[in-house]
Amino acid sequence: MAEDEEIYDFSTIEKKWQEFWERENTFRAEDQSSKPKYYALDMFPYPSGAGLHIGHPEGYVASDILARYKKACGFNVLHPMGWDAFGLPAEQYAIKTGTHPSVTTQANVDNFRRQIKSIGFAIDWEREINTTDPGYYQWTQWIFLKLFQRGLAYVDEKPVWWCPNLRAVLANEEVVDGKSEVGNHPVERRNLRQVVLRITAYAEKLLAGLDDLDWPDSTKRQQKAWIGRSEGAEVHFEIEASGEKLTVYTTRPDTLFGVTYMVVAPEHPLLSQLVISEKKQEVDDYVLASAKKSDLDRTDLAKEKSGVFTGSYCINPVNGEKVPIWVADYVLISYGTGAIMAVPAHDERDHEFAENFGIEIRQVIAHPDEDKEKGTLPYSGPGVMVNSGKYNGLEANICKSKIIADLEANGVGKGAVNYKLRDWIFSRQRYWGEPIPLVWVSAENYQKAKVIDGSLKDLIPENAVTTVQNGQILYALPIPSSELPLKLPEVENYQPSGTGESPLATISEWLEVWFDLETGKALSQTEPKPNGENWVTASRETNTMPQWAGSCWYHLRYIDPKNSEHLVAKDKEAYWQGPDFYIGGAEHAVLHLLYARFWHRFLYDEGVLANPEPYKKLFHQGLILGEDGNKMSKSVGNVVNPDLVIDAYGADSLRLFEMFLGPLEAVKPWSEKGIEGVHRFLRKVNRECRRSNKHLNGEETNKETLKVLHETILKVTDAIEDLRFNVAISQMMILINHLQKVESYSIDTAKILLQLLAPFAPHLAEELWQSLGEKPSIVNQPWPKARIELLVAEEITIVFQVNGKLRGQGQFPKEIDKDTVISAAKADTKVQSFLEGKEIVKEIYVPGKLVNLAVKG
RNA sequence: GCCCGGGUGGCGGAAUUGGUAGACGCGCCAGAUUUAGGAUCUGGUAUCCGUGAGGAUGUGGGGGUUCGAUUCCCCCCCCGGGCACCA
Repeated sequence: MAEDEEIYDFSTIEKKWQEFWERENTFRAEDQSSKPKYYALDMFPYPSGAGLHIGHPEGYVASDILARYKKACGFNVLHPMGWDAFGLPAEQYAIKTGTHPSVTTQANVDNFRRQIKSIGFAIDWEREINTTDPGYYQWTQWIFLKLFQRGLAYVDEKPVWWCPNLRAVLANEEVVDGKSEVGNHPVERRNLRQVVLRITAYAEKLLAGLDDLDWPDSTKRQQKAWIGRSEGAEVHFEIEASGEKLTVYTTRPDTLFGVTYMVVAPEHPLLSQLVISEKKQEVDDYVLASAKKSDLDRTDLAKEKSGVFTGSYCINPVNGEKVPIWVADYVLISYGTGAIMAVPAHDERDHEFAENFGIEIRQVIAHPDEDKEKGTLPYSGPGVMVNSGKYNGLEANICKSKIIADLEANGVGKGAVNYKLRDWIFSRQRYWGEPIPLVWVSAENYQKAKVIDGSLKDLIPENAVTTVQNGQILYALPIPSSELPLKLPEVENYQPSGTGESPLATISEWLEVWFDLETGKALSQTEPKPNGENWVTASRETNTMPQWAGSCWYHLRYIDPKNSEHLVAKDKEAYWQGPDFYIGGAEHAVLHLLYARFWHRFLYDEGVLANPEPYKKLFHQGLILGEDGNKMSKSVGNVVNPDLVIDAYGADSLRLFEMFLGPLEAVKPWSEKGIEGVHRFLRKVNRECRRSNKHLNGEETNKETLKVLHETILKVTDAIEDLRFNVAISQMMILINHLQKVESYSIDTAKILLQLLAPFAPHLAEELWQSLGEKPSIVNQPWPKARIELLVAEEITIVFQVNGKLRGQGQFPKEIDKDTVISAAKADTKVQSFLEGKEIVKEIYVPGKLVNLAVKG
């Protein structure tokens, strides 16, 4: 036997077929096709300097298997790849070395592309996108302009992390335990001017849209919790001294009679007028102290509740009682109205506070269990109302709506809905991000812009977006889409400006412009002012967009990546719609997936898109841990480099093993020995397919082989559909083990095995397919169909149980009747030994499976 | 604290409209082949008792439903994830 033929030379094979696919454009997705479409999408990577991590391919392989399988099933498949390439690391590297982030990014992208290509994915590389490409981010900016036009973007002072030592704004993830990640310096909260997107306007739609999505339940639940819808009422309490209204939000209007004090947040606008002069010093000290507290301190539940009485009272609208008003930092200014009515008997937090300060605790909901009534406060469950005037005796839950109606009738409140969701801080004080296409002008010029006919006029939102700078109110004007992309200027220094502004603020020739109120054209003020009265002075917005921006809509750009006229052409969008499958890490359960839904829904509402939801079916692959069971990390030294794995075992082995590790969604450790196992399997396939002396022409004749083969077709097909790739692989192993044992088998059998294997180990499958005399590419062959009728054996095994325990078994023809089987079971010598001296009380027969004799005595 | 997900051999994991627990792979043991190693092949491998045939136990722990439970119900323990004063 020619030993050489059996060698599995994966390096040569993989190179050969990767070149073939590229040359033949095997995986080009057709925009005009009569075939049904299938769009498999991976969360695109941030191309880091560290290169591809072993965790990246896990999801990519999964989507690739689906893509190749669907292609075999006759679909026109789109499986694209691109780069989420704006972001901090490239900028930090630039600060350190002076290398322009675009240079770093390009090098990283090249490396990522090389690595991803080496794994042999069925990717249409003609559709590659890059969020830092002006041809791409021009559309990111275009979407922003739409949001701005519709009043969904505004500017506000918002607290951010500020590091005085670094003189820089830090992102949440750059702050570890109240210190800067770089240099370990103390950080503080500081208010900075931010561009904010009004995602809260979409809270209801984002919540309702979840119902129709085929997403992991846990992810839907997380989004639901994040949006945090609650129903209740706003109630107005009249302030005794001034007659003004203090409005609170409550989900428990049924406990209004149990209110014994009120609390306003330290930042509440009415606080200063509530404080009586004797209390002023104490309250001022308290407000100052809580302002200094970090978020962490303020949300520490273990902390004792603190607060100060303001000296003022208000009137409970349901019973006219005088209620003291306190200030306490356990009430948040950012939720509801920033003020609460406190019901210590039925709210844990209020109860704790009331006990601290000796405030009355008045029960108004009876505990349903009479005996437990004492000592079980606070009680927040359902019950009958007590101490509540005319509502006494009513079921509290049912009474809520009645009370709300009464409040409304009396003009002292109304039903209200609240969300935990906050507006989205959309600006970063950074260089390496999409410039925000706005300029700032004076009030006078703004008024002019609103009346001048031109491309600008219609893009201006109904309500002006303003900011205060050096005591002057400035107005935001959009840079119209005709002037996009607004490119990042070159900068000499990537250091933050030191004032908390972006490095862009330091480039005055970019910052200060002549701006044409008619056309939206801008020209640096280093140039002479153009003629025409519509040219005014303006300064550019210096903030850039967050990394989320580019990833909010990239799934659309793959459909039409080179379109310079539109974000995506209507006909292409109509054909491709959106991804049929989207895979990525669960860490994006909320932010990316919520932001992307927001933008997509907005574009749908604007008539740009035909569908409201971007990702119909979503899946999260699980984490791959190091061999030691810990998270892979450089410092632990347990990182597996995919390049080295491919060198040693080949891309096919890597692909196969990532899928064989365990369930796709599970967290599972890597294993060097394990990859040897699947590599061995591929070698077996290679060897069997090259043993021509075992191959027979014509159809498979061995019944046993035929049965295993069709069982394998069935199981592999079902397993792929269910994303249970580990099961599919083990079934193929069963088949090859069988083929190895039989003397000979039909060459067709080998070919079918290769077709089943092709989505998992495409290079080897192509090579062997060709060596068996077929024409490439195997990906264009129709998927094999299982013949179910072959799976039913003529003889079936039926097991005998006594009291549910296995005691024997027998072979029967498949059309056997119950009585025959039961008598056979009773006649079995082993079964008999367990029946001896006992009485059979029940005989159970599960057709074709088992007999169970229940005995007594 | 609250809300999820999970706990099956030495290891990764199969098996659920309730019906032979441990497929497949790894590791390990024995054997074949080989000058040797590697590679490959064959057989074995949950635990305990037993020379053996065989028996008992066994899917985190306890209880329940059932002829029969990894699967359904109740309580508890452990691990992982998310949220965290949201009124």
